[in-house]
Amino acid sequence: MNSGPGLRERKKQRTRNALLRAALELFTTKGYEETTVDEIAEAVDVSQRTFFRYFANKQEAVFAVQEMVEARFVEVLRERPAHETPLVALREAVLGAWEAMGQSIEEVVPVELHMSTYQMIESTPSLLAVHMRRSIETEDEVARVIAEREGLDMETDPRPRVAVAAFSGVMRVTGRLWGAGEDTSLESIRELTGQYLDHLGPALAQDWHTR
Amino acid sequence: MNSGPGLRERKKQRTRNALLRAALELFTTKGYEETTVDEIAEAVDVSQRTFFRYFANKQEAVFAVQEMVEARFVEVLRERPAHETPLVALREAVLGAWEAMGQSIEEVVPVELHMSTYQMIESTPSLLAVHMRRSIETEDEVARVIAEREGLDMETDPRPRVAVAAFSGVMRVTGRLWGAGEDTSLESIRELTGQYLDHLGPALAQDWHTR
DNA sequence: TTGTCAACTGTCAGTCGCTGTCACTAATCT
DNA sequence: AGATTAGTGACAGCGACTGACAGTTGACAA
Repeated sequence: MNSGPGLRERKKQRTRNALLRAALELFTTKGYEETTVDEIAEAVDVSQRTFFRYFANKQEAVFAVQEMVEARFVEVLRERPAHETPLVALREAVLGAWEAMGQSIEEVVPVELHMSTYQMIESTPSLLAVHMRRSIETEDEVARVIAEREGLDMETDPRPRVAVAAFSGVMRVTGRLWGAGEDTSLESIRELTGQYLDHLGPALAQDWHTR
Repeated sequence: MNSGPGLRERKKQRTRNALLRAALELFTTKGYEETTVDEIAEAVDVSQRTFFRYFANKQEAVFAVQEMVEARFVEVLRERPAHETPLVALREAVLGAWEAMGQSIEEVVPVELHMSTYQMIESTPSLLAVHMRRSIETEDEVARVIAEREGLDMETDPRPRVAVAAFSGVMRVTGRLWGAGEDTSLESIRELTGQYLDHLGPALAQDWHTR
């Protein structure tokens, strides 16, 4: 008889969002390593223990939003028309995911804050490390989607993995260069991505089924 | 009048090697997270503080040998004949570096232990993360070497970075698959690498200067 | 040989990330 | 309303890591 989630659920969501936002705010202003979990908890006025009930560790807070974006990317990729070559589909999916991000993320955290977070990740060694690991975990899933699209068996045919690995490599380079640059706009990273992928395209875009 | 390094230097080297070996031995047998720095120090009979004077952190001990291999890889790459295409040079350099490894590593740590370490890295999330980060740091240096070989300016021409990124992506996939497999031999990883790179080869091997 | 200096080390105290436990409160179910 | 269960705070404890200080020991000159 109740519309939507109950009071308890809403309260939980509010606490989580408050923690997330406070964490990102602190991380991006005074630095990740320099921010203690105690400070985050204090900013939201909960105990340190509560923070760890919402996030398994300090890092998890950093990547909570990225998580959403990645999930969205895979989702968009699955929806790409079957006639597109793997690389084209991948390319359009990334650009599409960033497009959609603007709308869906804002509810949790300002996009501006998310972009700052991304740059912080790129410039914080320990976070960059986790970012990389997360990437390869996604990579496997993406390779599976590609293999499916092309009707190939991923276990016997290395091409899906190889192509996705190459694609991901390029994605990381662009992310890194963007993070090191000045222009923090969403537009600039989309442009850079497109440009870099275009260089890989001619090399990998030929149809796998004609040879 | 004295041949070689002094007593102090030798003693230092011995302590470091002992720590390194004890650490890897413990890591690979009882697991990385399950091994405390205290245990490592105790195994070598020094204080915990001394361990941290040789290694900035627990992870650094894990990657000490990898560091040598990577340095060797870059070295071999620089020596590859100029007429080879970038991808061929990269390919031969990896295989060559592993070849040379057998000889140069044994002085510090048994090769067998090093291979186990590699597999442990692949199966330990926090270590895999660091491994990834280290990879991209090497990537930049490798891209520089490639750009130099081809007489290109890395700042204006994205191709060196893109090619190296794609190459590195494939390298990581092979390393991951090898780590997950059964065959722990040096030979098996070399074979897997060659095989996987062959799939990227046809796509990226064309000479950059003819078009 | 001896004394001085600098490098290397051990000890101790302390911070921070993270986990387990337990008791208490408040939302949900019956 | 009473029982159940989720969410929380307080506290204790572990392990990685750091800073400060003092003791020891090679290196090197007098």
